[in-house]
Amino acid sequence: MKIKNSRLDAIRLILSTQEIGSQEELLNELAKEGFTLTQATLSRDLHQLRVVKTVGVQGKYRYVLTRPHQYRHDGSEGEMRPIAPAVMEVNGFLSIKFSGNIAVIRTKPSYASTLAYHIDAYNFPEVVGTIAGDDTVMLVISENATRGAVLKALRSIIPNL
Amino acid sequence: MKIKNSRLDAIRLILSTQEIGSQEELLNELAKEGFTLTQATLSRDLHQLRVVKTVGVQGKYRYVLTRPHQYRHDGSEGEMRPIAPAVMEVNGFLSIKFSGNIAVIRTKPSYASTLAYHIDAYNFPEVVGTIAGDDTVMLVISENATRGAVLKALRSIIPNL
DNA sequence: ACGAGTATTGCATATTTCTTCAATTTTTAC
DNA sequence: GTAAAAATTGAAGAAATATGCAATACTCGT
Repeated sequence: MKIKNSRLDAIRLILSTQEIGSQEELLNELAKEGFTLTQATLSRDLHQLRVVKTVGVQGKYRYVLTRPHQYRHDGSEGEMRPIAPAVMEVNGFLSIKFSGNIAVIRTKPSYASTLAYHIDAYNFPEVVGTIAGDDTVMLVISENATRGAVLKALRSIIPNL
Repeated sequence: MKIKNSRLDAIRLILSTQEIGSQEELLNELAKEGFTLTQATLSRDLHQLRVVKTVGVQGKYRYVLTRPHQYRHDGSEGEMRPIAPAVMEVNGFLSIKFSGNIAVIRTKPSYASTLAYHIDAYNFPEVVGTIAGDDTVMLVISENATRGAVLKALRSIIPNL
């Protein structure tokens, strides 16, 4: 199903870049992109993508992507990369600081999970894992990686870094 | 409000130990604990706790806590912790990796907060604290603890480790 | 190309969740 | 202690989301 897959991609993209608070709202955005579907189908799409409705800082609801299933993560055996994410720039980035083997990335409110999603999806060997709050991503650096290497990796998805 | 706070604690505990798929189900569990409230109030409680409804591995819906509780965790005195949950095995564990003084634990989707909750509840001296995302727990190791000690401690609640 | 099996979808509706409003209850400031 | 302000709650209904079913579209093997 070509249409469905590109629609799911469109959903991911929209949720990564906009604050969507209801399925109807998302439906409108999808319509702008040329996708015609009903709320029923969208509900099923979101279920399949494991999208969740969270509560933002000001109490607003927002749909956000959860993470892709992580098959592996440290270059050891049995490679099996998750879906190659579309090359895209992640916005919402504010700053990055290091402490020990941890990088703390600040984002605009509610953008953290989106950024973490993209970092995870790329499966950088420099990154052991990430955790996202609302506006902060904590990233654990691999023991054999330098901060410079981490920055270099992140630059491929964060434009203004 | 004493009642409300203990009710929120009860909600946290229930969501950390059971797979709850709807507010009505949670309402029943709360009733067993002696809390009488309506679904309307529960909806507001969940909003306040920023609980989210996720999609579990088999496609089941499940309410999960978004952030681990900020009960304190450094062994010092005088702070109330949640009731230590009955000794139980936590499932959903996938892998654990270390980097510096951090352990990154991967879980099945949506199991991270549950696992973090239990780790917190046990108050292991080897663990300074945890934060949890959807499928990842980051655990900060005490300065005087070894990785082996952490593993040993975790083995008491994670069966297949 | 054909048919069986599978997947996708819309419609209509069921189910679930959220919110408004008014009525308490609790807290705060004197 | 008392009055005003704030918080909590339930009832009811609005809003949002999920799903059974039937129709249609696609896939795969032959």
